[in-house]
Amino acid sequence: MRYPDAHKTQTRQRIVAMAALRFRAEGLAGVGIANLMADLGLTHGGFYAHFDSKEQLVATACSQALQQLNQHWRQLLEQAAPGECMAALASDYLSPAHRDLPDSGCALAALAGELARQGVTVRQRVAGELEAILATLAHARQRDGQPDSALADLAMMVGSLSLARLIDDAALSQQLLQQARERLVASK
Amino acid sequence: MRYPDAHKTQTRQRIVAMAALRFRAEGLAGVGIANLMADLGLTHGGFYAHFDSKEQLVATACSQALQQLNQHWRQLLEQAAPGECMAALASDYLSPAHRDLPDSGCALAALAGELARQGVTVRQRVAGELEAILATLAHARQRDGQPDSALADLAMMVGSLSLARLIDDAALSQQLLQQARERLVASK
DNA sequence: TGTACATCAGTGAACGCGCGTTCACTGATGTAC
DNA sequence: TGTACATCAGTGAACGCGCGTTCACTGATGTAC
Repeated sequence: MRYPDAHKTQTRQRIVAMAALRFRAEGLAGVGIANLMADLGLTHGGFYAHFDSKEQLVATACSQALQQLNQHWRQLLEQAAPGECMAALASDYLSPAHRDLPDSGCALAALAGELARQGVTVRQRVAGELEAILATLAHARQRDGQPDSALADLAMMVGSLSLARLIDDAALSQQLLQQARERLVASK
Repeated sequence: MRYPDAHKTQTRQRIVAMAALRFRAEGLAGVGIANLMADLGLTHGGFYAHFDSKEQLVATACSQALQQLNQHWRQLLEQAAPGECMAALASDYLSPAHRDLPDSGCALAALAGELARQGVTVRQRVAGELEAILATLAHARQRDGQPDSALADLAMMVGSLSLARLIDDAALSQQLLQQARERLVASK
């Protein structure tokens, strides 16, 4: 069955979007190609018309997820008053909603450990998006009139969200998010 | 072949120790039972005389790794001068050596994402050790004459080490570790 | 306009492989007599 | 002291299953004549 011209591009994008969701929710090893394609109403054989390997999909899906995080942050910063940029990012990122919905959230918080164990292909694609994200954090501090501390800011955000997801105790998890927000705003 | 009385306990401990190393280096999904037992010169069938399931091993190995981290921190604190406790923990934890040797390092930095996706059995065992670790961090701040900020301190440490391992650029990774150490010592 | 053909996204059987788990068995040693 | 037996940590074949990947094939549509 032949399809309209845009069809293949569309299917590829559907694969990437579904993979980006499921990788974050279930881990890179937790999502199989056949199972993923079945989610889209397709069969596994067709996957290799879109990607050379699962590794290529991991690279594409993760970098797209990180790119979307960056775009989301840029939008938040446009609406935030100077002096309150980091506070705006922190309260969005370190929210219970973000903690409870890993599949649409930050890929670093969900996958940092696994990504560090991936091959160069994946790590290089991630590194590119990481750079952009760090630039956005630097921009936020700048608009707040504070010195650049993008690396430490990102580490604080990612570490807090990861641990908040690991901690079952609701009160303790909540306390962690709040402490982390306060420290991010206090640090400069 | 019958073995001396202490033999089984010893073998069990060898399994746990090897698992703790390899889980941190390769991820929970990256280590198979047969492969793990072969590393110890044993065959896979014998595993189930020691553990009911892989999940039980994950719980035991991860909680032991975290317990050892806590003990290591307690020792560091005994030798650290009051006022320099957090600095001592930070410069040990956020060192290039710790970054480059995940298998003997902090299980949270290596596995937080995967652990958050485990069943209750694993998460409860981890939670117990987490509590002890947080108490140690609180103790450190107390000895430094500063308010308790264990949750944010741990999040900063774990997030920084995870990202430092993900970042290939040696200079940037180094810079992250340094920024994080500074922020940990500056925050109170 | 009508017909023959080329295209190619998607199909589904098949590949070898490693996974977690089970279980009947082995055989060196400790113990009972 | 010597012999018969019980113990049980570890063995290795077997189970069903899902993995990533390959490939000959299908068949609806676009294109050429």
